[in-house]
Amino acid sequence: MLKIYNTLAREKQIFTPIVAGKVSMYVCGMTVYDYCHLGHARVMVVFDMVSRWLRTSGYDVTYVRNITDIDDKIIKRANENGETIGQLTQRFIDAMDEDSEKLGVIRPNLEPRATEYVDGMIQMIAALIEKGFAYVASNGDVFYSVNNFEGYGKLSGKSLEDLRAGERVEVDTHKRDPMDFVLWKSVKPNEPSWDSPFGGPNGGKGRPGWHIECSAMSSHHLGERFDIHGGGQDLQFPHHENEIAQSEAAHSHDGKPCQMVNYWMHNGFVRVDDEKMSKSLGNFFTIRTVLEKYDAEVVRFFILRAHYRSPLNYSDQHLDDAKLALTRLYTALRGHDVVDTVIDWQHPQAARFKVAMDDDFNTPEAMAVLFDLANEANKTKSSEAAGLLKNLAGVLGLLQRKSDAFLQGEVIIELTGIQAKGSTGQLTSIVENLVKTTHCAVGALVGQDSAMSGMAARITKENIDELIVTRSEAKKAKNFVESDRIRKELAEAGIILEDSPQGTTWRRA
RNA sequence: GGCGCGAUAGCAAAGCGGUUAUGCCGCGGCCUGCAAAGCCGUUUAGACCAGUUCGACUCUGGUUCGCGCCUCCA
Repeated sequence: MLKIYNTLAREKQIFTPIVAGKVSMYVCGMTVYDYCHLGHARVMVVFDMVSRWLRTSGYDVTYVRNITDIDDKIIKRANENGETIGQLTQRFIDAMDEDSEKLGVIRPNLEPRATEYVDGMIQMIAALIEKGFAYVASNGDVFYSVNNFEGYGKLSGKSLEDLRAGERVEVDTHKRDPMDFVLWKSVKPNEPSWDSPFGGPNGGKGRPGWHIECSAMSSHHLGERFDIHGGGQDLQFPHHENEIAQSEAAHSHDGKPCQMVNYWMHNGFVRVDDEKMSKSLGNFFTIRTVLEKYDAEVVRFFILRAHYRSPLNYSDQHLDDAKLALTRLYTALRGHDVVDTVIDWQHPQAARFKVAMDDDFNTPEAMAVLFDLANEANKTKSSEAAGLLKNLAGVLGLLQRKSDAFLQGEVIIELTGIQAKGSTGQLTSIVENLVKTTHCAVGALVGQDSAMSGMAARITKENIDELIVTRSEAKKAKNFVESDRIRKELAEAGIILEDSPQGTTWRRA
């Protein structure tokens, strides 16, 4: 029986869907004006894991993750770049898709873009005005009147009184109450706008506020009421609080609000040096930067190794650690010809895995099961254990590559400490020397001008295989000096050899 | 200032009122020509102070420290 920590109730609750067998889930996605950072990666991976587990549990899941493609920052950035808003947002949507695919994230069923739902937003705002929850200010902005919504603050646990006491922004004089928030922004020069019936000095022309976007898109696709709404912890207030106020008021029937969401889920932050990773602090790492150095599956593993509600500290050391741990799992799979089969949930380890996942998606505990299975597979050479390991890991979107694809990977070694300056000819001789001493085939040069500070060489698998053969012959001849020399050279190039009765295998360090 | 979350071994990270978490690192052993991988064993825990209890890392209260939200933010 699945239990979910519901932010609304501040406790774990048994999950009961509105419609038996079906789950409707909405997650606040990205505002696309820049590359996604690791914080975004966490949202994508966490809710991907949630949707996978719901599906594994037999639910028919409709997963919606929106894209905010109109907002202050987008307009500003497009102007700075001298490109259209459409060009900018498409560019970063493409980048986001690339990143998420690498992280093994299955595309949500629907990825609505805000600009395609403006009509729905206008309708919703109109309904709010009509029902007395919103008003048109003298400047043409439309505001939500928080005083008129009784449950305001129920998600974030804040009272209007406390919020006003902590008010830190200068009060917009057009608002009736400092806590009122904008639903419709009256048009400004050089900004995109849509027609609306709200009137005011600009004849109603304007664009939607951020909060109304999610209310409109979620109800459009999932209805007035749906099962799960997710997002980062920082969206709890004001974004999700405002979504509730908007949706429940707009969908009220006979003056009674209609509960929008049954289960609110919030993932913890990614931190750097124990501080929240964010654009404003400037301490963020983009996904693509991290993927230059680390395998995407290592990043996914790193994210899922922590519980989704806990803070997750990012550092190279932690990524290195995750890489070693994942290497152990893939090593256990090596040599087993594993096929995808239906998981036998009666198996003790599978049952343990299920209990963990059903307990508010306890992926760290589920991972512990994977390591126990790895130990069993190593110990008993049992392909059954290896198969269960691979299939259970597959539920988390892990361990689906051939083990050698992970263990050997793309072999690029970086030769550091080389300060080379000179003509192309001189550089070529340096490279040739490197090839001679390291037995590497040079495939790429970093910094191909005459002043190089570094160089990357690529060892091909054929090179390694040849060296392994040479070494085996040396070993057979008991020439251990030669065989150890070869092994040492490869080790310096980042290739680790492993002898076994079946022969010698290799993997990257 | 208001509201909330957290503090577990060298690092990371879970469960659990009494019985091995797990991974990395360390140490000893097996295996190996030697390694690596693997296997076996093993050292390091529960911020602090009280209370409840036969028994607390686990429950309650307090203290200290850290973090987040209260403004855009995943």
